[in-house]
Amino acid sequence: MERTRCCRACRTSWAISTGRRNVRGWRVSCCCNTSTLRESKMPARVSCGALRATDEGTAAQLCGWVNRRRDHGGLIFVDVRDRDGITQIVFDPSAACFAAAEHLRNEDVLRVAGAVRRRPAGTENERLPTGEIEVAVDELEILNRSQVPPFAVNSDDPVDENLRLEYRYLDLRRARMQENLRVRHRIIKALRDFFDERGFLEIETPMLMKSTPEGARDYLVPSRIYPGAFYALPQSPQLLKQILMIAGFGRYMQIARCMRDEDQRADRQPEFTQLDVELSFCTQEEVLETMESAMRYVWRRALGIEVGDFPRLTHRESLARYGLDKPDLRFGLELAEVGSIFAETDFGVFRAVAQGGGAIVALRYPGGAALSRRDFDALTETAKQYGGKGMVWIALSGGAPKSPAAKFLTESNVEALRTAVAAEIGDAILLFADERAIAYAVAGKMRNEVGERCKLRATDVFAFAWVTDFPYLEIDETTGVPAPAHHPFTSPAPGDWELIDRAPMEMRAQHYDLVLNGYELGSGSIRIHKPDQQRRIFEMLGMSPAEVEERFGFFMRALDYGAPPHGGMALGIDRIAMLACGEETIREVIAFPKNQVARDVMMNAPSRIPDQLVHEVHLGLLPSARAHDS
RNA sequence: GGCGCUGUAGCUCAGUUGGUUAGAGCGUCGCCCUGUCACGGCGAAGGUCGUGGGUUCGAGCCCCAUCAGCGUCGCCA
Repeated sequence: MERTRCCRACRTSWAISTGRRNVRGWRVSCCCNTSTLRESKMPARVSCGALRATDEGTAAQLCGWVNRRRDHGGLIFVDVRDRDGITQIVFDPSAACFAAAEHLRNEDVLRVAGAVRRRPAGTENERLPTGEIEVAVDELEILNRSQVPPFAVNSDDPVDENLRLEYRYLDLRRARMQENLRVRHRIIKALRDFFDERGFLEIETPMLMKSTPEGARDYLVPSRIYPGAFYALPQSPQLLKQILMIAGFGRYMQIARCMRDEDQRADRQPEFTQLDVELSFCTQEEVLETMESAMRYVWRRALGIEVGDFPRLTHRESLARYGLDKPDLRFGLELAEVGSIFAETDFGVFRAVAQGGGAIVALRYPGGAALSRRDFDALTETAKQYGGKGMVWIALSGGAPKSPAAKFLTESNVEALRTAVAAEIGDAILLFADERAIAYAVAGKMRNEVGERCKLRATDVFAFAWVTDFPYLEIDETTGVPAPAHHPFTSPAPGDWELIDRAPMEMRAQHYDLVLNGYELGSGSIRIHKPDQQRRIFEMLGMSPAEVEERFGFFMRALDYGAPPHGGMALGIDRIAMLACGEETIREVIAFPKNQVARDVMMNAPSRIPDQLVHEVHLGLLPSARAHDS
């Protein structure tokens, strides 16, 4: 019982205060000298979600916020809210505190005591768990007044997000955020329980790390005692968890905070939370089984949902069927390559693409024949935004198909297309012609768009999937140089080492992604544990031995001292919680997120600091930074 | 950084082809009300229409610039 562990007036911990205690060992007062809560007189405090008809006739004390007041002049109802629910309290004109109750306003904080009684027949509120009863107040203490809040706390009506973030303490009082953070708590609790049961150790890794610039941009921390030198905040504990395996811990997990100084997206934050897992002496299969079991456990324990199969797709297969490496498997609508149908047509654009090594990818739009020309134009714009050159549509209504390309399409062309994507009368077929990779990527994103429009993406359906057999290297789009598709500690697939000289682009990685509803929850890999192989990979990536030593010397030495085979995975907790809560952004499942432009609008961070503090860490601001002053 | 959209009352929004005093719902304030639960009734306050410039007899509306926000792409090994 919380009551037995802290001073009820000031909430200090029982262990550190020296207050007087009554015969039952409860604190009556402590060093705060507050005596508003008179232990002897007051009935037991109950939560605002606790009382039921069976409590009729008992005396109760409630503490909470004014959710809403209904003043009938001669009778005042107040809904008192705390974290557990809402209870209606009633002020009768005969009560001594009636006058005070007339001045209660939303978000005032109060403590009341009174008798629990059944509501008169016919006035019960079925929408409230406590709706059968009410508390007839005979003692009211206003613990604090509230200003009029800038938005309604007692509803989840939409409010400008920056306003919500500025007054986050009010926003967090709202039902939606209370529930979301509870779900998040249960998810994290379930994860810790699961991995604990399986013998994993949660080990913390440092926040002040070494910068190893190559992926995302680091957040840097200057040092007062080392002029010109910087720590970096972790982008992930990748190397440290590998070193923990080398250190012999065998099974590690951590709920780890990670920081990346990159531009924001709906499902991204400058700092985010990761479930980090690593195992020694494991196969890829063991990692997949472990993580899959963890997800099943979390969904069962935190959400009460039994999730279905985790289909496995190779990277190649995922691209071919869904256009993306993170397919949304809540719906079908698989893509089809239809280039051969257009190889001999008079439609010049398509024929050129088909004969020039590009791809023409078809997507079914269920019911799409009902769309207007204008709708298709809008869809085409969307496709362009996704990087496509354009989109050709064919509407399969009853008679002749409608399409901007109708005059180039023979009946057998249309029939072949229809069969390829299993379209029916009433559907539309969308076609994307481009360089192979682009055509599939655009079609894949449009597939999600169509799924959204056709309401095939229910937020209470959870379709997990594994994507495996990623290519080891990919061509960097900006430089044109092969680069690791993931991180350079990933092990190539068994047997693919021999390709490293002959055909490096053919190498596959022992890398796997866990996907849920079209979101990448996270990725993992079997790592390289042989130092010579690790050096070989760095060499292939064009890093000189000196460069390897400077960046990863500590890690290479660790590999030299008997590194066990190991592998693992990291999952985005924020995304998991977001999807579990049916939210659109991870900001809805983070108590104090940064906004879209990485600012904390409640604290107003980041902020300028006095020059003296800048100088203390041996830094000065460039003129361009000073120009930002306003 | 590119593109698109949006800035009107505390909140969420409407505002016609450029035309008199800029509106609604919720909230706030006051009065009334003994069974409400989005209580109800009557009344009131509250707006540099993001900012600056321009066109016009006249601008919330049109034009230019700028700031802010949102979305999206780039980026995120």
